[in-house]
Amino acid sequence: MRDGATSGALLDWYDIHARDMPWRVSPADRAAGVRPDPYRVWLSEVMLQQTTVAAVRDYFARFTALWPTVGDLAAAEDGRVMAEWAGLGYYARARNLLKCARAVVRDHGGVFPDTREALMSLPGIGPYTASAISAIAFDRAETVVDGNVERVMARLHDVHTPLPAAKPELTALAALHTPEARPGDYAQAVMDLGATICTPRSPACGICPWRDPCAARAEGTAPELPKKTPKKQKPVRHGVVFIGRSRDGAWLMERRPESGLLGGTLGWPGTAWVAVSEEVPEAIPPAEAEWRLLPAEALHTFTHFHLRLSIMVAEGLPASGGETASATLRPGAQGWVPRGDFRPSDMPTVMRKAFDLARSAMDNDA
DNA sequence: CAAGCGTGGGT
DNA sequence: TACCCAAGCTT
Repeated sequence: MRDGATSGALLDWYDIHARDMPWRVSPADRAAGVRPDPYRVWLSEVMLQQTTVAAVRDYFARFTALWPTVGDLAAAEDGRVMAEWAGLGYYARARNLLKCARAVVRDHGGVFPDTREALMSLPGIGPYTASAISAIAFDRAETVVDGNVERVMARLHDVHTPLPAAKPELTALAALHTPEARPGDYAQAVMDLGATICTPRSPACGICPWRDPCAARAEGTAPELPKKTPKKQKPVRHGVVFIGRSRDGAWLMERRPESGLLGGTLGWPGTAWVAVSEEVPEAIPPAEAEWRLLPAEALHTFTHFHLRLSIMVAEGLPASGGETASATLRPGAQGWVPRGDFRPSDMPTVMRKAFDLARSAMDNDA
């Protein structure tokens, strides 16, 4: 069953109000037959997973400049891709991005498959992203369900079941509205609606193209939907990192193991991170030196815990074993990264915070 | 299948 | 300040 009236009203709104994004083909261009590049659609959708449009823009521009095609990306060095992703978060996305690019080259001749099922089998592409690529890049009538769509459907149909339990019901409702005509524009239109009109707080119901059919607006319940099950509070963990510099200005760094928190990213050697109620593990320095403890800690919040990171610094160390380009550092390995190759922006934010504090302390010595 | 997995911006 | 939230996927 399809609902042409509601989708039509939304598409009319989208023709006028579609937001301009670097990876998007405007409704007018799309009507003229222009199709988006599946590579750019895929890259943008992966970057946009749990991430705001504002945060993605610059990363998308850098990635497409460095690697214009999926073949270019597939041929890139792992460490280069991890460095470019640094700061965007959820680093499994970057690891899966490379796996996916290489699978597209190896198994699909460098051409993205155009069905939801085939897309779903690729690393890092789940139900949402498979539908989004299929609809947006290939104009297939797949139903796209992200956080925006869940919120819009919960309000349009006044669903009070809390998420995530309500997800199947909201997905079914979303499918009823998905049109056969212009499914790609429609998918982007619902998400634009959720991002600009049907917002989590203070929805602008007065100017909504769906104000008439919206059940929650009629009931006055829109601002309180969707209901969500309460989340647990975050515990605090504590750890120590060592930031060491050689006589030649090289930095002693490590690449974290492939799996787990910050997997595959560049950072500083240190202890495990444990609950404050536990004993911080013996801080065994990664090199012989006179390490001194900084008076300030790096504070950072991850998805499921707060971190307080103590920082030890030392300078003038001998770079025993020679220097190593950061991008070639293997997961689990440590090495001296030469001064000219070191960029703080290659590290995840928590490690950059620790470095900023260390640099201030070192500069103060000079 | 509940939990693990980042970060920056808004209120 | 301390939440809440964002175009989710994997295990």
